[in-house]
Amino acid sequence: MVSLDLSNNPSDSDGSHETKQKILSAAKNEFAQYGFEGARMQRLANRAAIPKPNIHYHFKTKQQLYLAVLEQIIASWNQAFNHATAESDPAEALETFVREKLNQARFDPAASRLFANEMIQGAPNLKHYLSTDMRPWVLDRSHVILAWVRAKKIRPIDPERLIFLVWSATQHYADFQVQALALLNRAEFDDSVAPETADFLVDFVLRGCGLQPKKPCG
Amino acid sequence: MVSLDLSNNPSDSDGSHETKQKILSAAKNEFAQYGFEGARMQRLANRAAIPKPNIHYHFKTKQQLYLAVLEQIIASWNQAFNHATAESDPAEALETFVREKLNQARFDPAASRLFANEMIQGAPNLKHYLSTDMRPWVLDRSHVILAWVRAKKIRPIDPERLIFLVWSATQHYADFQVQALALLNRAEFDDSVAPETADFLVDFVLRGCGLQPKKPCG
DNA sequence: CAATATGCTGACCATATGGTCAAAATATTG
DNA sequence: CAATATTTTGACCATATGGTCAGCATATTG
Repeated sequence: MVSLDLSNNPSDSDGSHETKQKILSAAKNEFAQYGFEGARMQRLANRAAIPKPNIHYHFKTKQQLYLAVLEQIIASWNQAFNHATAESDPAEALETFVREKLNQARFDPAASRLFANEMIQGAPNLKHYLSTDMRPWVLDRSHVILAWVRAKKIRPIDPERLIFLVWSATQHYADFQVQALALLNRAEFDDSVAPETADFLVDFVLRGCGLQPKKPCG
Repeated sequence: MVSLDLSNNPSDSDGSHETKQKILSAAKNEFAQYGFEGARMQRLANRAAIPKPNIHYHFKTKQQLYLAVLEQIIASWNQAFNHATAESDPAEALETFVREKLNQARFDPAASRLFANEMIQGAPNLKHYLSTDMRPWVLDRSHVILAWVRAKKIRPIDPERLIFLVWSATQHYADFQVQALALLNRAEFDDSVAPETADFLVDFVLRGCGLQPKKPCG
């Protein structure tokens, strides 16, 4: 559920904004499942339960709509792991990071899949974003991790690859949900699977960083 | 490079088989980049540098060609990690597994991406394969890992999730190559990036399994 | 309530799409 | 080499596609 009820907002009291959100939501799902080229405007209209021309009233072209969806997704990210500082407790911060990322994958898998599609295609629309926004973010977060390393709070580790590993492991549960569920022999990524996954990943990541050896060595 | 030179094979001495392989190779790339619905037969023909109707001579429909590509990919997998047994050394076996998977992602990223696309779409053509082939394989491999756990060769760990983590982490380097390279600030997934990635992942996975504590505790 | 602006839609268009087919080119065989 | 089978291809087709537009419906405003 992404659409926010802004009907109380005086500058948006009409129903137009509501329609726009319906379109964006349907578009996210359509693009997520089929990619930009595979997405069909008619199918998208059906998802939104509106006539096709109505889409073109709000968004001039397929491409423009796609960009609008991407923008909305990007805006909703960039939050997890942002609060960690050099002074934070690594175990705690990493655990939060993993759990938040996993929640994103769980509660908005379409966003995750859309992003995956864009990456698989070679990021034709997000190359700029990768270097302008995402890389600086990664660098900034890397500095925090490096600070932990220097302070001997965690073992020496490549911070970028650590971030990347968490990213891949969590995002995978959204992108490959069918596979994950088939292989785990579950029907849904529900309230029982998710926490188990989170616990497993948190544990694994902390161990990978040389943390939380609950049992003594040897 | 997937096409094998079978020109010496007496049962396939004509050029037809060669054409078929050209088509399959082009199709793999086209489907990998755009997904089934986004793939275009004309663009695919251009990739293969042959006229479009020639494709339809060898493969009746787009769907049939897609399935043929999937089949070829599936057949080429299912090899890594197959040799490990309960008696194997876990560290060695896991290392081999990680490195082989990463090599697959590196040397045939298109196969990995095509598979990713299929999964993102909900595995419309591979649901059967997931439960018939892949899940038994996972179960079998899980038994090996469980044997290691029982023998106290590795710490207690959910074997299926372990397999899944390696899978996601390695496959990610193929599917999100642009992102990975942009974030690692590299131009190519070349001979220097790959080994570093492999070393990192091997180290991380072994630690996650409670192995290879090269430094003593505390 | 008239006048105007905004939002919506059925009918339509140019083009692109997957796919066909008859004929041509090329191998294969007796 | 003639005859046959296989492979290739230019021209073509029915349909689906993204997108347009004139007109209709529904607010909003003076």
